[in-house]
Amino acid sequence: MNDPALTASSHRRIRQSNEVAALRALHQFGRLSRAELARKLRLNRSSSGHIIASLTADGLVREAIEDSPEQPGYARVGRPGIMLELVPDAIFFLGVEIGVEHISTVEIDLGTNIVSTNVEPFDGPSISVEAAVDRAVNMALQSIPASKLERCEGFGVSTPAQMDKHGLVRLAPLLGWRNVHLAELVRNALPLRVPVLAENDANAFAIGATYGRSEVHSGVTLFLVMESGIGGGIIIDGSLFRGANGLAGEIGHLIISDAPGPRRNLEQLIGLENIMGEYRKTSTLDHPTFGNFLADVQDRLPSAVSIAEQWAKALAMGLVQACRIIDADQIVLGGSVAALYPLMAARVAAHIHATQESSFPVPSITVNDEGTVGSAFGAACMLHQRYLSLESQRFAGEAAELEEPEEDEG
Amino acid sequence: MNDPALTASSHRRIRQSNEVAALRALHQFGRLSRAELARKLRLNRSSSGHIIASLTADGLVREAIEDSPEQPGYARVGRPGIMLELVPDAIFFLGVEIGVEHISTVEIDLGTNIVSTNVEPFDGPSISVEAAVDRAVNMALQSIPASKLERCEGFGVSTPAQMDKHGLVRLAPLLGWRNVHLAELVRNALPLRVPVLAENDANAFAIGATYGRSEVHSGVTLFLVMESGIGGGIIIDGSLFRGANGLAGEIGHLIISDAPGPRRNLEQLIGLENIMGEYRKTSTLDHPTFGNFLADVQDRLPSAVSIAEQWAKALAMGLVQACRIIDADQIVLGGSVAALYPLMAARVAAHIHATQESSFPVPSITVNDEGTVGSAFGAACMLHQRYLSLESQRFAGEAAELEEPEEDEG
DNA sequence: GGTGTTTGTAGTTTAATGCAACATATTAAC
DNA sequence: GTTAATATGTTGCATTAAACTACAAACACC
Repeated sequence: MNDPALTASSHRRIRQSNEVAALRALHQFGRLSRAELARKLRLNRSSSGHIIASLTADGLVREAIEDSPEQPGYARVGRPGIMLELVPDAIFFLGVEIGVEHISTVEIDLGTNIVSTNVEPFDGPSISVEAAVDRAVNMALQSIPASKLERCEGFGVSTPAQMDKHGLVRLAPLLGWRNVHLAELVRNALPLRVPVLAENDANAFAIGATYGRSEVHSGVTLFLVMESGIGGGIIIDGSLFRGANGLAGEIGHLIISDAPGPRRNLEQLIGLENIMGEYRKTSTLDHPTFGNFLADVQDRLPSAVSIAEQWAKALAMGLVQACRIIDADQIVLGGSVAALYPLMAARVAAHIHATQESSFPVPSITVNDEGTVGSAFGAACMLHQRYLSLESQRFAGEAAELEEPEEDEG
Repeated sequence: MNDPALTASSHRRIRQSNEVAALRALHQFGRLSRAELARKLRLNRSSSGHIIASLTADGLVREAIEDSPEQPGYARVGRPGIMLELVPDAIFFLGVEIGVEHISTVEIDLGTNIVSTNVEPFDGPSISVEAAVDRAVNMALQSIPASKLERCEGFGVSTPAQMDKHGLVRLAPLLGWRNVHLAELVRNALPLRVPVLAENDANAFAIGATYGRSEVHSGVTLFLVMESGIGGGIIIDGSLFRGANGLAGEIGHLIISDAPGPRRNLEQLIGLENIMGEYRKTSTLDHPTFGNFLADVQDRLPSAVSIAEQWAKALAMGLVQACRIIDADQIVLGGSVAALYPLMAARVAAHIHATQESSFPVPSITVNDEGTVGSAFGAACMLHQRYLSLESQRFAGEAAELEEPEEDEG
């Protein structure tokens, strides 16, 4: 009932908030001295020292061994600071992606470095939620020695589903799930008591691709994951915009009716299925792959180029429509189909210019080539992000006493 | 260069933040006792007392005279609290809308009550920016006695233009402006040194329509202002989402190509011009008005109903497309054309259901009927909002010493 | 080697919240 | 009508964490 924005700060909260800010700064900038940290946080040098002392005592921060390659450029005058860094293996986070055809798991450390990954084929539609969760949890934990387990500080799940922010899945058409509390199931399946979050796979992908970059892009980034389906995620000023039902950015269902034929949505126009369907009609190969198609486009084979041209046009149309609503200044393409974009960038740009009114700014478009674990990595990052925030369970002692009953007055 | 999110809290900041939180709580809930406030802010009763004491000393808060109509419902036991309230006329804010055909001004007080308004016809396209600003400033100030002037704490401007968050106008096609620093011009034209903000008119309208409601809607609201042009604003969890260039929600430029004929955008399909253009073709009147059209629709005159039907279809299409991207759960229609919606609500709903896949949630649609000063009111609210925040100039003593030069390390 | 500059630390001060106790105002109960 | 119960507002004191001041240490430059 209380607005979180209204909550006041007590003394402990200040310290917590400052410790969190220090951890975030160290994560973002890599290495900082106490004095540099103090400047970034607008704190007094001595306060910075105190905060670092308590973080060091907790084992989260340490003084870096002096192997830093003597940062080039201008020489600094005065006593050099002692560089501080996060202790990467102080804690770790796990992320899993329960996909339609595979399950991926990722372990990341406090520095959001990928420690290990694991991908296994999986037949999503034929397996129950409970079994899928069991499988995913086991995969994620199998390589972790028991002694290390207690240093786990969070478990994230991503899956192609509409879900609310509490991890309650409304619908997962590709997996046949409906109204299952995924986060709850994972919590129960885990042999540990750690924070658990669940998120749509495209949203998780978007988080993973933007999280931990030293420059937080302050603007609007539209993230597109193009495989058979077209997923999308929106990042505003560095943090995920879920929308009212976690469906924000689901651009695949935009209706693009400029195309000839019956009304089709963007997914049906630029997804892998459509490309390969068209390509099979013209290819001379028995079992043409997307790689063959790319090669043909590169070789300027007219039939392939024509398919690619239709793709570029539909993509441009979709992006323009999306930008009219969210006014993105940055678009990042991911997924296997994104490999087509570099070949067609000029055509896409031409279609964008032709489609939208000239007074509108044109967003930058880039291709992101994470591996197949991007979504699982993003799920793990969500928990890293949470750990480096005031909702962190480091401060559970305070947070636990929330939710006391309270009467409202008319 | 510093992330604001990273900035640490010092002692003064705590008090500031708590005073701000107290003011916001009083604004949101109207009247609270010290003890109620303490609960809302999760503070100790005594701390709440201290904060109120200092706000009272500043003249911003007072104990309410006991004319409260004895709140009904359950009787409370124990000593009743002394109700506190904002002092409405402690300070005031001004908002102006520089429109294409009129200039509106609004004065609001600390309780966001409208104290006075003023609307004058205006021929935007034929007047220079400087002259328009002068005119607007003079209109806003004319009714304010000099003695009261120093209690002004902010001046907001709204205008149909693309502008960044600093009030730099990129383009205002309807007014013929390009690359003018509107906020700067207003600052210079004002005889006072007060915070000045400029915002797109649709965005300002959206702020005005949602600000100060006691229940902050935590979700996504899409706001449509339908006149000749179609403006739009998006409110996320109670605060405006501008997009990268302040163009978020400019849904009027969505391309709706399902409609017969050449490719047209939403504005051309559901704007006043199109409706009246079509209506004139069929109406028997010499100078038919929009009111005539509404009456004809209400009377089920086939020619008018057919126009309205096309309108409903295009509107539904636009809303569905927008919701695929921002996942709004609430849509608010404003502007004169919104009066058509109640007559066509069922048709719009039918088209929405026909257009979008059944698995997607359907947003609620409501009509907002603010007067013509909605946008100017919103501009004033922006400054009220700013005053009740940590960026407030009440704390300028601290904020002034920001922006010291700082070197980055590679 | 001296000077100047920046860093890290220790001791002291300041400010704001938390806590506990108490007077006060009202309802409920006898 | 008196007493008990309950919640409010206030007061003095304790606690906490950051700011401030001063100083020794480490390095660059002359």
